[in-house]
Amino acid sequence: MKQSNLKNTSQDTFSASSDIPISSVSMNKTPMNEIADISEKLSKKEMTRKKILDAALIVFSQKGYDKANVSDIVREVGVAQGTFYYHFKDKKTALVELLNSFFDAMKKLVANWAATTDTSADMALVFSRNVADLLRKNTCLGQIIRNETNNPDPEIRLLIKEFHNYLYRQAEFALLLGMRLGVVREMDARIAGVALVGMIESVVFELIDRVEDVDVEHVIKEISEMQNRGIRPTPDPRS
Amino acid sequence: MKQSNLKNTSQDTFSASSDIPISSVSMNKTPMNEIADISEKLSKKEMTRKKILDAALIVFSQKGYDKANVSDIVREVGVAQGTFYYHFKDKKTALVELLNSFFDAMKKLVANWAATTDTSADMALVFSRNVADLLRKNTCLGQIIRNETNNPDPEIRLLIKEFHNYLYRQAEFALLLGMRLGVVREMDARIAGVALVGMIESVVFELIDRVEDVDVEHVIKEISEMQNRGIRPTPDPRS
Amino acid sequence: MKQSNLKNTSQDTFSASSDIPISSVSMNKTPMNEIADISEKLSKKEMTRKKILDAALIVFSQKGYDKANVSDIVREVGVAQGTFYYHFKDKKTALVELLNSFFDAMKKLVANWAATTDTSADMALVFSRNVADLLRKNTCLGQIIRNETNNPDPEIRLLIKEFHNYLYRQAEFALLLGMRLGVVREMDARIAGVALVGMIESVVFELIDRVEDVDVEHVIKEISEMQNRGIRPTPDPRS
Amino acid sequence: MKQSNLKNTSQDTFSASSDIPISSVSMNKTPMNEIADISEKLSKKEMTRKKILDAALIVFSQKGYDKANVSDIVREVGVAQGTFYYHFKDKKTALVELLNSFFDAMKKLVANWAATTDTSADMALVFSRNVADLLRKNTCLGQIIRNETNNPDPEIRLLIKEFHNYLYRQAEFALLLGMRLGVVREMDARIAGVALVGMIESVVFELIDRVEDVDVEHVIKEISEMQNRGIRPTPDPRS
DNA sequence: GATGAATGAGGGTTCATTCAT
DNA sequence: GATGAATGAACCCTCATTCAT
Repeated sequence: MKQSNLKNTSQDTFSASSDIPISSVSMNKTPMNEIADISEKLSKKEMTRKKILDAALIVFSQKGYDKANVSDIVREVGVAQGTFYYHFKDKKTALVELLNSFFDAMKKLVANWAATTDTSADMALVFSRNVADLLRKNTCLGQIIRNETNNPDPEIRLLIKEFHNYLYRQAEFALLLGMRLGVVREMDARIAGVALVGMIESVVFELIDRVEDVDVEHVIKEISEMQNRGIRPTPDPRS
Repeated sequence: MKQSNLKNTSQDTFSASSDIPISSVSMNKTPMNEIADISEKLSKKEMTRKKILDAALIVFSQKGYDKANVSDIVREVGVAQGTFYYHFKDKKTALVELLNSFFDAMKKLVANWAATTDTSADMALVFSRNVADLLRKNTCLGQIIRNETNNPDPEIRLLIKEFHNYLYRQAEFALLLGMRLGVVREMDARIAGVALVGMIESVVFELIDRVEDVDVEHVIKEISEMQNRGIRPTPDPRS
Repeated sequence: MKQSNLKNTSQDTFSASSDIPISSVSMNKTPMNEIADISEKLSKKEMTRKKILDAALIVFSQKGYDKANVSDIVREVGVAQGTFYYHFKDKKTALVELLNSFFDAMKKLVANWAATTDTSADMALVFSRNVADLLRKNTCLGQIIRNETNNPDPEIRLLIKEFHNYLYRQAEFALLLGMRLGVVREMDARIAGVALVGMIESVVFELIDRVEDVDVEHVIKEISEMQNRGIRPTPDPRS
Repeated sequence: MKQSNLKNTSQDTFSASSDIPISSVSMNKTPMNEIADISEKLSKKEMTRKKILDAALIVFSQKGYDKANVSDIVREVGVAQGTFYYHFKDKKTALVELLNSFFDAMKKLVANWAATTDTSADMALVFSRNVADLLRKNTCLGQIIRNETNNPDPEIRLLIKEFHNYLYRQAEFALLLGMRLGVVREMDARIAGVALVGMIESVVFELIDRVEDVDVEHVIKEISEMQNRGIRPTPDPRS
C-alpha cells in the first residue's frame, strides 16, 4: 500500500465520524467510546465506506472540493479507484453526505444547547464557546464549508448556505431572547446575528486554526468581551 | 458574436478598472468620469486587454478561479482563445494582476485614511464604513478573495493572505491608537482586529451583497454600534 | 477500430520487445520464439502497454519525437487517448523507456562480445558486423537515436549522447587492445573510434536501411575491408 | 529591442550569406570582402530579409526546424512577427531557401574542386579536408541537415537527401577516378563513398564541432591516414 | 515596407466515471 | 464487495499564420 503524503496538522481525530460532533460540547463524557463501539459493529463494507469518507474529508478540506481528485482519496485509503464508485454515486455525493451528517449532528447539538443554556449565564460567552468548539472540533468540515461557500454547484452552495443561515438564526434567536429578558440591549438582531457569527468564524479560522501557540481560552474570552462591551472604555456592563 | 451566459447579478459596474477604487471612499466626487476619460485614451489593444480582465473578474468570481475556463472568459469578450494568451502569460497571471491592482488601490486608500481620519470621530463607524465601502465597490474581487483564500496554489494563497493580514493590521493599529488616546478600552488588539474585520466582511457578504432590499446605512450603523457597545444594555458609551 | 495510416516499410518485427536484441548477435538460435513465449504470459494490461510502446516506437521513428502526437500512437493501437496516460506519465517517459531498454539490451550484448571475441579474429569485421546487426535489428530505435541527437530536451539529448559515447568508447577500446596486441597500427584511437562508428552508422542508414535490394553481407565485407586496408592499393595486410 | 538569448558559440560569421561558402576552400583570398561589398548594395528591405534568414539559420540549427518558432527568429532580429511573413511565404520557405542557397554554393565549389584537384596529390587528404572545411564553415547548415534528415515533411527530406547523395556521388566519383589511375585499390565505390563521407561527418560533428580544444589539423590527418591505410599495421602505402 | 494584434486549429495532459472481471 | 484498466470529454496553452493599419 502506498504511503500517504497528506500531513495531518489539525487536531482532528481524522475520522469522518469523529469530525462530526455527535455529542454536545458541554458533555464531558468521552463520546469516542460510543463511536468506537459502533465502529466495532461496522461490517467490512461499512468500514471501507467510512475510511473513504474520512479520506475524502481530509482531501476536500486540503485541496478544495473541485481540485480534490478521487485518486487522491483512494490512494489515501489504499483501495482501488472503482471502490469509491461502488460506495458513492459520484464525488459530489460523498461531499453532500459529509455535509449532511455534519448538519444532522448539529441539530442534536441544538437540542442540548436550548435545554442546558442558563439564561442567567453569560450568553455571549456560552454561545461563542459553543460555536468555536463546534468549528474547532470539525476543522476539516469548517474549512470545506468556508471554501465552498460559493462553489458553482447550486446544490453544494445551498447546503452550505443552510449551515450559515442556521448559525445566523441561532444567534438571532439568542439575541431576541436576551432582549426580551432585558439582558441584551435593543438592536437589529438579524444584522447582529450575522456580525457575531462572522466574528467568531474569522477568529477561529484566522487565529485558532492557523496559529500554533494560541491560548484558545484567552481568545474566546476576548471575543466574548468584545461581544458584550464593544471596544469602548465603559465599565463592564455585567458589573 | 456569441451570446454570454453569465448573469450579471451584482451591482458591480463590471469593469476591472471601476472595480478598483482609485479614489478614496471619502471623496464625494464621481471618479467614474475620470476613469471614463482615461478609458477614452485606451488603445484598441489596451481595450481588448481590459475587456478580458473585466470578463475574467466576473468569471473568476462566479465560478471560482480553478473552475473558471479561459474559454468562458473569451466567449464573454467575443475574442479567440489565443487572444487571452496574447495578453496574459496564463490564467494565473490574469488573476494575480486583478488581485495586485486591487491591493495597489488599497494602499492609496490607506494614505487617505491615515491623513483624513479625525481621531475625535467615531473611529469604529469610519473604519467600518471604509472597509464596507471598499468591499461593496469591489464585490467581484471580494468574492474572489473570499473563495480563493485556501486555493491550493501557494502564490495565490499568499497574495490573498496578504490582503487579509493587511486589513487585520489596519484594525489592530487603529485600536492601539484608540487605546493610547483613551477612546478604546484595554484589550488584545490583535484578536480584536481579526474579530472586527471578520464581522464586517461577514455582514457585507451575507447581507449587503446578497440581500437586495437592504438599507446599507442602517446596516453599517448597526455594526458600528455593535463594535462600540457590544450587545449589553448599557447607556451609549459616547454619551 | 480505426484504421492505421502509418506505413510499415521497415523490416522491423514491429514489436518493442523484438526491437531490442536480448540475445547476442552471435547466437544463432531464434530468440523470437523466446520472446513470443514470454509474450504469451503478458497480462492484458501488459499487452496494452506493450502495444502502445510498439506503436510509439514506430510513430517516433517516422514523425520524429516532437512532431509525433500521442493521438497518432493511440489511434494506431486502437485505444483511447487517456489509456496512453494510464500507462505512461507522459510522452517523454515512453521515449525514455524505449531508449533505456535499448541501452540495457546493449549492455548485455557487450558482455557477450567481450567474452566471445577472439583476438585472433578479424576484429574490424566482427565489430562492424555486430554494430551493423545491432542497428539493423533496431531500425526504429536507430532512426530515433539519429533524429533526436540534438533534441532540445536535455534529458533526451543526454540519453542519446550516452549511446553514441558508448559506441565510441567500445571502438576506442577495441583499437587500443589491437594496438597492444600488434594487430592495429599506432593511431589516435579516440578519433579513429568516432570515425569507424560513424562509417558504419552511415552505411547502415544510407544503404542497408534505405535501399531494398542490398546485399548486406557484401556491404559489411566492404566496410571491413575499408577499415582494415583503407583505400590504397596495398597487398591485403592480413596476408 | 529585446536582447537575444541565443549563444553564439560556433565560429560562424553568423550571416546566412557567409555560412554559404561561395568561395572554394582552396581559395586563399578573403571572400568576405566581396560579400561585404554586396551587402552594402542591399536595400533596406533586402537587409531585413537577410537578417531574418541569418536568424532563422541559427534558430533552426539550435532548436530544430519544427521546434523553432517564428517568434524566436523575429525576436532575434528585432522585427515584428508579420515582417517574417512579408518576406517569406511561411516558415518552410525560409528553410528551403537556406538549404537551396547552400546547395547552389556547393555546385560552385565542385567546379573548383574538379578543376584544381591534382591527381598526384593525396586525394583522401584533399577530399577529407574539403568536406570537413565545408561542414566546419557551415556549422549551422550542417546541424540542420543532420537533424532534419528524417523530417516528416517530404520536401525538406528530399532536399537534404539531395545534399547527402551529392556528397556520396562526389566521393564515389573520386574513388572511381583513383581506381582508374591506379592510386586506389579495387572496391565497391558506392559503398566506400558513403563510408568515407559518414566517417568525415561523424568526426566533424562529434569532435571538431563539439570539443573545444581540438587540433583540427591533427584530426583531419588522422582521418586521412585511416582512409588511406585503414587500421592495420602495414607500411605506409605511399612509401 | 513593416507592424503586431488577433486568430484558431491542434497538442499534451487530467480526471471523473464506467464496466468487465 | 472490490478491482483497476480503460475511457473520452474538456482544459490549458502554443504557435504558424493573417490582415487591417
